[in-house]
Amino acid sequence: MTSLLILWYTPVNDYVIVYGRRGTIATIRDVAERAEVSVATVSHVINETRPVSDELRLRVLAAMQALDYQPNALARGLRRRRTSTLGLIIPDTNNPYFAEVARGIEQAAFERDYSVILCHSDYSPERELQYVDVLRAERAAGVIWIPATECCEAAERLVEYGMPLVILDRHAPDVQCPSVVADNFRGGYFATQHLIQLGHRRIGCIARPVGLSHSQERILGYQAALSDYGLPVDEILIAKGGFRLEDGRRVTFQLLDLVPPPTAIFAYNDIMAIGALRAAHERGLCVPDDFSIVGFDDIPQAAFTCPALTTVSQPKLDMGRRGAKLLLDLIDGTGPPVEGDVPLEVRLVVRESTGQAPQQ
Amino acid sequence: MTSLLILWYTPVNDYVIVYGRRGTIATIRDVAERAEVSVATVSHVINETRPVSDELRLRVLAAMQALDYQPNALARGLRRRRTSTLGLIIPDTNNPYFAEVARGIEQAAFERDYSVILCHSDYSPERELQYVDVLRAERAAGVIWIPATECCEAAERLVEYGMPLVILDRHAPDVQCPSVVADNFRGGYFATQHLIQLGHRRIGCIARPVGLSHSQERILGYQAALSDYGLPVDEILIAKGGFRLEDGRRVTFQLLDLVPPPTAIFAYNDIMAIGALRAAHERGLCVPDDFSIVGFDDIPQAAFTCPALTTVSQPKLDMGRRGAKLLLDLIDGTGPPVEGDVPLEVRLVVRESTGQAPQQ
DNA sequence: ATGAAAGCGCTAACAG
DNA sequence: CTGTTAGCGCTTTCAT
Repeated sequence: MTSLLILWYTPVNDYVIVYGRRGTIATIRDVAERAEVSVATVSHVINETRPVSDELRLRVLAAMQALDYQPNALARGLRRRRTSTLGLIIPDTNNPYFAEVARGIEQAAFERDYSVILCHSDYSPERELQYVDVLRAERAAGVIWIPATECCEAAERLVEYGMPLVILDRHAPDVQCPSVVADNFRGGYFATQHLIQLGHRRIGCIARPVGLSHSQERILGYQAALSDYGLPVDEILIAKGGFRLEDGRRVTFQLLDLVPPPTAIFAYNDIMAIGALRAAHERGLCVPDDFSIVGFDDIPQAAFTCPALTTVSQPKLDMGRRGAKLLLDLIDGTGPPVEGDVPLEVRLVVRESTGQAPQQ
Repeated sequence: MTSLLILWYTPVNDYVIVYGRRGTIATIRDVAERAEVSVATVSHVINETRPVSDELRLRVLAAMQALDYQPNALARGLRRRRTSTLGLIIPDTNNPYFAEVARGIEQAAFERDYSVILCHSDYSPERELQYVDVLRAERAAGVIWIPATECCEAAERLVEYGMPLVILDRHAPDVQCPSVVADNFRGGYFATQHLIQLGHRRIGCIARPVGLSHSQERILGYQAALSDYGLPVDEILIAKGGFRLEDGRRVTFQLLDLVPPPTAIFAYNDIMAIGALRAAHERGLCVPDDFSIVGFDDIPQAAFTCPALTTVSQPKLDMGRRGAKLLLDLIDGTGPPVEGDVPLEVRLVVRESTGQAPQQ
């Protein structure tokens, strides 16, 4: 039952809107005149691009202050033929996973005085292409792309145009550019290893219906762990999940109906894990005592739903930061780090059962 | 227990990075030469700003196509003295509430060919001010600001600079600009009314520790509903919550310890509601049969945690869209709508108990 | 209906 | 150490 209720508010008519009246900012010439120097000097003071005597510098600084001067980034970009703008093409910041990545990107960009243009691809390749044009028009210095589908056309175009590009979160082997991803293979491996070490011998797995590199690698890790510990890799234990909680629940029932049923499940992401959790509860299984579940991604929903749920945590914020830094290095010509690359760690988060979880 | 595990990946050294080599885009002059027309004609074809004969238009269009021409937004902005860029100052897209608002903003902006610069204030007034300067430098056409604290300095500066500004989600009565917010008062009112109609007579309330307008209004709505239905407004039933789940849980215990205890709770947001839910469960209360809880915001965590949790839902996406549209109207001089404003609805979402919730 | 040309505000030679 | 000046790519008068 959903009853429609309430309403809105905008007290806009109470004001005299003065927008645009005063919108003019002092130019470099204004500053130069006030400081009684040439515009070149002002420019060089701002950019520290050639020595300026203390006297003049002080005059310039004072004038800038007095006029509340703010350099015009457009003029600067036009002249310099490069901007301090990054494009971020992301499926949807509404997804908490991407939201955290985006945050990391914006953080790192801000630290290096870059601003980021937010482009929601909305999981649409077409939209991605539209945004490629936008970013080209804005002369973005580089682009960070989080693929939404298997389609890499946007990235290919970017590379074709010679725009610095870094791919995040997923592989796109066909695109000639660096990518930053966590080691999903080992994530899957260690998740499974964890279950094995808990004593489980028959471990089910919820895979993604269509394979994007990162989720497939998780499954490969799962299989590798089984092999390494001498357990059979039984295809029947690998269920094709979906994208919604309900899919996870559904396929978990399928797995539990097997004879013999698995005693544990590794899910390719946390949504599936939560679905599995529900299914297990409905079957009267006590998690994690009777039945163990390990998820992947460590999204807040998982922690909320089951504080004791074990999951593989990706350093999403850090991934974003790394991606942005790598991109900025590429732009600056500092080039990608050839070695000494610090690991992008993936953690297995085994939360203690507090006994306070609502599902107890 | 948390064991550190895995690692990173960047196949960057496999490629010859060609970035920046080819980065040149055709200019309007290139197009003009190829089409054998003047640059003025090209410009007018692009902007449809004066009639151009079909013949020339076709030639221009063909040349643009052939050269893969993309107008330089910087040059255009410089010349036109205005950009198609919006600034979005937001506390943190990592918060699912803000993420959805951001998404709405970006959507509406995209539809009107504006791009948005993402600025995380990180709940810091100082950071907000830094971003004001960035946006001024970028000559953003306007700014949408979601306040992070009670501090309105950033907004005041923006208004002072004459930059079009719209405030979202909260009131800032001192700032002379329009704002778009849901009617939090009535949200609180109807939430409480709902509980009263369920038969509750002693209804507790979890309020925000420091008052931002929106949460305070929710509480006022709660009090008004009690009054209207002839119930006493007892200050002792209003507990000061916090920002974390645990705070909600803690103060719920306080409320439950009252004699007599309330039989229901209205929480100023969903996080507090979830905390209350946990506390209730720990006390052995069956929600919603023994004890009813209504939250506010309708964040995904709430739905995950308790599919049957009742909450007041704000149209976050729509709020973002409205805010962006309002801002764009202001920028275009279309002005704010004087009347006929369509309500920004807030819904009371009463979810059916499915019997499948993990906490059952 | 079309073109020539003057800047927008800034940076970076170049000249002193 | 400082100033003059020629553009960056585009829009927009002002002529034709």
